[in-house]
Amino acid sequence: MPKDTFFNLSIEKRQRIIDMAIDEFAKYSYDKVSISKIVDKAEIAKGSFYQYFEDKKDLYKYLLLNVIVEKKVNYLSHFTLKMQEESFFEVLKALYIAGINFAKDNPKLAEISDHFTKNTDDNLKKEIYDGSIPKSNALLEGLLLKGIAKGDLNPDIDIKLTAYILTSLTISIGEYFIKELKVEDDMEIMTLIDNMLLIFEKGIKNKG
Amino acid sequence: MPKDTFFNLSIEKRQRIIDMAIDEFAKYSYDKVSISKIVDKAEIAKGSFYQYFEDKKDLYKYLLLNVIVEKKVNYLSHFTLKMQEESFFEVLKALYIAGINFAKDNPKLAEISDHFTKNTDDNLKKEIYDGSIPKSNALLEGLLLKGIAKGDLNPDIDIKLTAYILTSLTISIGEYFIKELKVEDDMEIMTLIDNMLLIFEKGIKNKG
Amino acid sequence: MPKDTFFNLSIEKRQRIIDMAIDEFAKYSYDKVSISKIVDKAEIAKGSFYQYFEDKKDLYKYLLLNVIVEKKVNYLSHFTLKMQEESFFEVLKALYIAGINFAKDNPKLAEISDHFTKNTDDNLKKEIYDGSIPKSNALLEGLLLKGIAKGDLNPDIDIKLTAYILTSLTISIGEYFIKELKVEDDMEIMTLIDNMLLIFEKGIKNKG
Amino acid sequence: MPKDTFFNLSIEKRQRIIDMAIDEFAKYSYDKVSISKIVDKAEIAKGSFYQYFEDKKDLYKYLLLNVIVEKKVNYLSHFTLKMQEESFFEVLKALYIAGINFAKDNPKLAEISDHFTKNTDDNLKKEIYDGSIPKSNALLEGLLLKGIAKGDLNPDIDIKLTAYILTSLTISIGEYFIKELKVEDDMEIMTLIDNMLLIFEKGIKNKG
DNA sequence: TATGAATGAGATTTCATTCAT
DNA sequence: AATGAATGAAATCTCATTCAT
Repeated sequence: MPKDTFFNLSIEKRQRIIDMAIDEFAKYSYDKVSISKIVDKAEIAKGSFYQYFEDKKDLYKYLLLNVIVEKKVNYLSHFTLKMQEESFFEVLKALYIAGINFAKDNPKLAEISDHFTKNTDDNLKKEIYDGSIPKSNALLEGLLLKGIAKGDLNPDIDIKLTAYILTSLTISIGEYFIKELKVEDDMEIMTLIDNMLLIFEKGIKNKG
Repeated sequence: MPKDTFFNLSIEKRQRIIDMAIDEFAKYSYDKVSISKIVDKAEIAKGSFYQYFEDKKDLYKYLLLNVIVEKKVNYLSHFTLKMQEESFFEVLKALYIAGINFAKDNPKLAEISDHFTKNTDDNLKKEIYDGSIPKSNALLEGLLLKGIAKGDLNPDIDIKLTAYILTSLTISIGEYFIKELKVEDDMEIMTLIDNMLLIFEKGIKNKG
Repeated sequence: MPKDTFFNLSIEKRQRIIDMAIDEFAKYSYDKVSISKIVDKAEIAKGSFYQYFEDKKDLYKYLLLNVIVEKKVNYLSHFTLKMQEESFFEVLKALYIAGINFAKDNPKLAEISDHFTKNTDDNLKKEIYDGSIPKSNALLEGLLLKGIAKGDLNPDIDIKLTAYILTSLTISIGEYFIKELKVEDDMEIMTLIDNMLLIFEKGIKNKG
Repeated sequence: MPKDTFFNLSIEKRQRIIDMAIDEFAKYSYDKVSISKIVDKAEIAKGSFYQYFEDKKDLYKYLLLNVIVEKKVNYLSHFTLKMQEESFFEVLKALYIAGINFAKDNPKLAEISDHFTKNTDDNLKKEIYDGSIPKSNALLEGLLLKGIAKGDLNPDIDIKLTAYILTSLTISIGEYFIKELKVEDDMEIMTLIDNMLLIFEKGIKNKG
């Protein structure tokens, strides 16, 4: 967590620092991000940075666990709404839509998340997430179980594996979206997600 | 490509260098791999390294595009055999089996591939692969087209997206294999792949 | 010397600052003492510190030359009393007892003195004491001269050297006391001092 | 220990580096010594330093435990010779003479030793000496025991305390020598030591 | 008088690459 | 062809002190 000094700064300055940090962490992976570059671009003294943040990791954690999460919350409102009532595939769709809309509106933040997911330093990962990745699979496993209970899904599927596949698709669908399509049109996103989910739907839904 | 000097070395020395490089690139991501460590472990002078290779990238490229690819070829023989005659799903299965067997028999090389796939420096990626990832998708897109032509697949599927999904699954299935299962038994691997493909099969095969 | 602003503070605040400063200077040597830590622990603003003291050195000087000296005065009352009448060795003994009792009752202050004595930055030393160490020797040289005059001491001894030795012993006896003995019992301290002085007594007293 | 690369350097270069390091460590305490300054004065690249030494501590250890010790050995030859046969006071005298002559001929090295002895960071001290300071007292305690056995010394003296005193005097006599006398004349040194030892001799020798 | 954000020089350390021998 | 010493830019981080409010 940033120090109090950081939160006592003017909003403009705080935002400038965060923005420049986002710029760099979106462009480079953790190791390659340079604090010197960030302070240069944010036009603050190097010493000031260390008055605001414990160290590089502190800033990184803050971006990942606060700035990004905060932004993401809005996008997940539909998902959480649907979560209660709808069929498994509707909920899953809401989840993907949330993810993609977030990436569309906040490409840099999505890029940072992407860098983090792909980061290979497991120690750093563990220290920052401390179990949140398994949690992400737990979320999907829970959804799958509910889906089976509701009768939406074929009870014979391998839950763990299916969850793994769905998680991995979150990433690939995001990449596909970023690299192949540069869609402005929301309809296309919907179509994309529909197509992807259709494949699964047939594969894992209950025939009954 | 390594310089001629490298290929003029005795096989033993060449192998020693390659082995130590594989060790390091399997352990660390590109940035964190230390040339100093490699030359130490291979017991060659640092200057010599730069007489064999242009630079760090040169070695990395060589490992990825030559050493690894060369090893992989054997594993793909079944796949290429089946490619001619069998149904789409048989071919796909052969492709996955090849990939998993390769990872099982050459864990370090698989690790290097993994590191590369997850590497976040797009410039490096582009410079090394320079279109090979699209090519990898092109392979799958080709398979899909053939599958449609043969009547195996539903002609309405989004080919590009489906190819993307299948590629992404290569990665996730590999990870799942490495982290969740520590299978000695080939049967389990087969079951794993069967389960995964079943989901797709239902999703994309031709109902007719 | 601290600025007037410091002395205008409430006694409580002043004491809090001094106490925290003592804590830090007892724990660390001059260079390693952190003003930031002191102001944090004393709960004053960093800017305030520089309105009370010129700089770090100013605080340090104040502790050494005022706070500590002030405390020491009581302990030297016996010494000064005896100074008039008693034999050289009685006076010397009183001096050592004063020193050790001071260290026993004010371990942090003693630690600060210790750090200072051992500090290696001669410039700082000179600037702070500015002749006080020679003065400390002058005290002993005076005692020795008096002792000779009284007939207590052998007039042939090298006064300067003997004074130097006695000064150095103040330090070593203090360390020995702190590190080897953890005496609660005053008797043991007396015995320790007696033993040490006995060695000298035989060495420098007048045989006549 | 310095790395091999250091010992492979030309004698001139090696000496230049050592000399500049000695200069700095004689002037400043460990913490204040700047590697940057040393490399500047030795006219080597900063990176080179780290090819020769692990880090700052490595260089410091090398100076203390190798460079200085090596130089000191010669000075102790008389001492070790006398150690076998002579009376306690002769041996002690030889020890002091060795110490003082060393300091006279190698004032900077003596200064470094002095800085180290007075250094307050016990962790560093422990790491470097790892028990050598108690050993120094053990040496004197051994001498004292031998002296008692031979009948040179009063068996009633407190051995530990006496050893402590003698150790402390090694330091103070060195300082006295450096600061008060700037003797060229060896005779004066002898007189100085004789005077000091006389005091002790009377104090602790066997009356019988 | 009180505050605490701002400063910036300077510290140690790393490492791919070059180059003289 | 082989060697390994030399390089130096760039990295993170520290901290006493200043200064605007």
